[in-house]
Formats: sequence, C-alpha cells, structure tokens
Amino acid sequence: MPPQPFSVDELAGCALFQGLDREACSKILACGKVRRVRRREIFVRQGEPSQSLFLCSAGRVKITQVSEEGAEIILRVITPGQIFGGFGVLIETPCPATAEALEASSAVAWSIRQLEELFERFPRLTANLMRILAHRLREVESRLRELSTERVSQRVARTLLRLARLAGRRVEQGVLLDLKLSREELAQMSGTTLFTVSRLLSEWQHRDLVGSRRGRLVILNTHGLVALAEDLGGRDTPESGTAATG
Amino acid sequence: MPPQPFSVDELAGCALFQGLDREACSKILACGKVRRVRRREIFVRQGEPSQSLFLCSAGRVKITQVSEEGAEIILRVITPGQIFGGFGVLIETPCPATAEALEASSAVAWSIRQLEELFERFPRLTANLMRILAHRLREVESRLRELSTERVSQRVARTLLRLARLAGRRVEQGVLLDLKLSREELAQMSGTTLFTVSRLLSEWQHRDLVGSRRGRLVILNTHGLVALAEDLGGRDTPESGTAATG
DNA sequence: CGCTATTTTGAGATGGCTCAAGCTATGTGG
DNA sequence: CCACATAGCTTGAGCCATCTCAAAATAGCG
Repeated sequence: MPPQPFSVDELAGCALFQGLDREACSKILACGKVRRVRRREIFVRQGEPSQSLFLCSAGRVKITQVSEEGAEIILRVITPGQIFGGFGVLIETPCPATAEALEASSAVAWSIRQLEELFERFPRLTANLMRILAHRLREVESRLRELSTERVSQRVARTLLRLARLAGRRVEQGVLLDLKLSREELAQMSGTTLFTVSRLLSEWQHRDLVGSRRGRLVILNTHGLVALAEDLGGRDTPESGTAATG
Repeated sequence: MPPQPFSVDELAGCALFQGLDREACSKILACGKVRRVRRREIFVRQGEPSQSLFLCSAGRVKITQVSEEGAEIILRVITPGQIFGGFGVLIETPCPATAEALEASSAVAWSIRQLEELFERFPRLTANLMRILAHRLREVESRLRELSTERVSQRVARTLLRLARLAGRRVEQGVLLDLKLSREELAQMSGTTLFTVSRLLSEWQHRDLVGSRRGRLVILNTHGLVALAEDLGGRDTPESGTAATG
C-alpha cells in the first residue's frame, strides 16, 4: 500500500472517531478515497448532487453559500479533523454549500454507499456524526442570535476570536491567525461589508488590539477583543485613543 | 394502562420514527414520560442542565435564545411530530435554549439514560436523529445567509411563508397562520424590531397581501409574498400603490 | 518593475432603529 | 351588557450605524 497522505494517529483523535480504537479508525480510513486539492480548488460545489462525506486531513477549507442574488457568505472554515460536505449525503439532497480549499488541502472522502456500510459495521460512527451535527447546530444557532442582535464591531471581533480558536498560533506578540483571509472573506463570515471590516481593523490596529498585513492577522490583545465582542465599554468608548487600561 | 394523550399512529409517521414499525414506535413511546403544559409554560429553560429529549405530541412550542444582554430571538417553532430540547442531551451541555409552549401542549420526554438504551435497541433511532439534525443545520445555515444578506422586508416575508408551511391552514380567503404570534415574536423570528414588523404588515395589508388581526394572520396572496421574499421588484417599487403588474 | 488585486479612506445616502404618543382590541368587573 | 383597564399595535419623527460608491494608496505577483 502506498504511503497515505495522512497520519492515522492524528486523525484517530478527531471527533468523528471518538470512542473507536486505532484499528477501527484505520479500517474506516482505508475505505475512503483521498482527495488532494490546491488552493482555490473545489471539493464540492453548491447545487451538485452530493456524493461524499469528507474528513479534512490537511489544509483549510472554506464552506460558502451563495444566494440566488449572488451574495456569498462563509458558513465556516474547516480544519484538519473536521468533516464537511456530508449533510447533503446524509439527507440525500443537492449540496447546500460549496467547499473550497483556502490552501493546499487534502481530505478523505466516503461515498453514500460506503458510509451506509460503515454505519453498520461501526454504529459508533453514527452516534459521533450525530454529536458533531448537534454541536454545529448549536454553534450556528448562536451565530444566528449574534447576527440578529449584535452590532457589526461585535460580530467582527467574534469572528476573529473564533478564528483564533480554530487556527490560532501563538507567536511572540500574540496569536497569529494562521490562514490567509481577505477583508472580504472576513466580512462574509461576519455579515458585513469589506469596507466596514477594513475600517474596524484599521481602528483596532491603532488601538494595538490587532496587527494586520494583507491577509496576515495577529491578535495582540485578546482581552480587548473579547471586550469588544461582548460590548463592554458601550457604543464607542467616547475617549478612546490611549485607552485607560494602562 | 391509562389512555395516552397522543396517538401512536399519528406520531409513528414523524421523522424520528422513520423506518421503524408501529410496534417499535409503541415501545419507544412507552419508555418516555408524557409532559403536558399550558400556554406560556416552560419545558426547559436555557442554561439548565438538559435532562431530556422531547417529542412534541400536541400544541406549539417556541424555542428561544437570549443573549447576555437580554436580547431574545426565536430559533424555531415546534409542531407535533418534531423533537426539541435534545441537543444539550446529545452533547451533554447546559440547555442552549428555552422551550416555551405557545398554547396548551404536550410532549413525550426521554432521559439521557433511556435514550442511550433506546439507541442500542433501535439503532435506526440514531440514524433518524442524525438526519433530523442535518436538516435543521441546513435550515439554520440558510437563515444565517438570509440574515446576512437580505433586507428586513424579505426576511419578514420569509418568516410568514415559513410559518405558513409549518402551521398554515387553508381558509376561504387564503392561508391562516394557526398560531398566535405577536408582532414582537415575528420580529424575534426575523431579526428585526416589532415596529418594523408592524409597519411592514400594515403596508402589506393595504396591498392585500395579508390580513391581520391582533395575533391572527392570514396570507391572502402567497405569490406576492414570495415575490417580496425573493426581492423581485427591487427596493421599493418606485411607483407602488396599484402596481404595474395588473 | 510594471500590473493587478486588495485595501484604505472619504463622502454621502439610507434602511431600519429608537423613542414617544396615541390608538384599539380584548378581557374584566360592575 | 357596558365602561374601563390593559396589553398589544400603529404611527410619526429623528437619528445613526452601516452601506454604497468612488478614488487613491499599497502590496504582491509575474
């Protein structure tokens, strides 16, 4: 067998394989087909019949949805160990979203057939999938609430914090967001426009909350961002500038 | 055994019991405990440890979520045959939302323990739950997109159409929304304020798209509403009044 | 080393929110 | 059966957060 482009040990720890031993994981992974793509390439496109459930094994994948009018939002960013694309499979519906690689990525793909067989052999898999979906639902519901009730600055702050948890790497000055996202993409994750994101980031950069260079973001002051996300300090911190936090 | 306040035959058709025969449904239902509540009563409250998965057997239940600042939104309205409250159970987390009866309602409740046992005995149950969650996720993701990209009028129109599908009853003039929702509640479902909802409904009433009497809504012209939801006709139909479509 | 995509910034427009008042169904007690 | 109380609804006026559009600045890329 040729060397696989993923480590079973690494993937064995992921949510999908919770409670399954290494051997089972190995077998399950062996049933899947590995798919590698380059930056910008598409795993599945919204509207296509959905054929597979994917497990990301390397890279970053953004899941987007466009409306009929062409407005596009980013539903989530997938990192290694997370699944995607499977919802359409599970309920046999055209794929509700597009999955595009943000960087060179690979994923293991299982067809509906294979999945059903695997569900039989490893009932735990169904249970895990159920829990993953429950988690996602909970998360998306929270975002729905945020989008309904919070102002843009809060939502952008939350987006950055979420990205930090997802793909943050400690560096000396703070937390580097280890993915290249444009202002527009940040906007699509926060429910706003690239202009507003740009303005907010500029402001926050002046306040030393974040550092940004085209696509490379560093969170310098997590607490400050959290404060923004929770709207402590009211609308606009009347006397901002050199903040009183000292 | 005393008569149950639900009909097995009726519930047997619901998504949770897909693919299970009447006998199995019967057994599963027998494991649960029936809970009846009056209008305004609460099944579970956000933040409590979640103890049960519920299957609504009669009535209407609204699922709401409040933010720390006290802003409340309605995530969905549950009708007979639908489950609720279980997500916390499935992932053992405090209940992420409140479930309040919009009218006298009843539901069958299973504890975590019972559920786990049932999952063993009826693997199909897990698969069904998985599919239900996948559906909900898909729906909520669409709403996230709508909330991000559409204007208020579209979203309110969509809310009405959604309610019509959920609880619409054909009457001579059109489709009666068979649930008492206040302007405020419609607003909480659409991500806006009660004032804006009120204004929109007034306008639509003049245009004979809907009829409304305190809490009783009738959709008179579904196509018109769909057009609004999809934003055909642009921002404001410059020369509205007697529209040019006639 | 110029080209192009991305980002920044400004200026202006506006949709929808806020708040204040008045209105009206609906239910209640006399 | 009617007058009153009350919760819910409507409407107006003003405001402001955010969007839109235009143009200039910048950073990467080939």
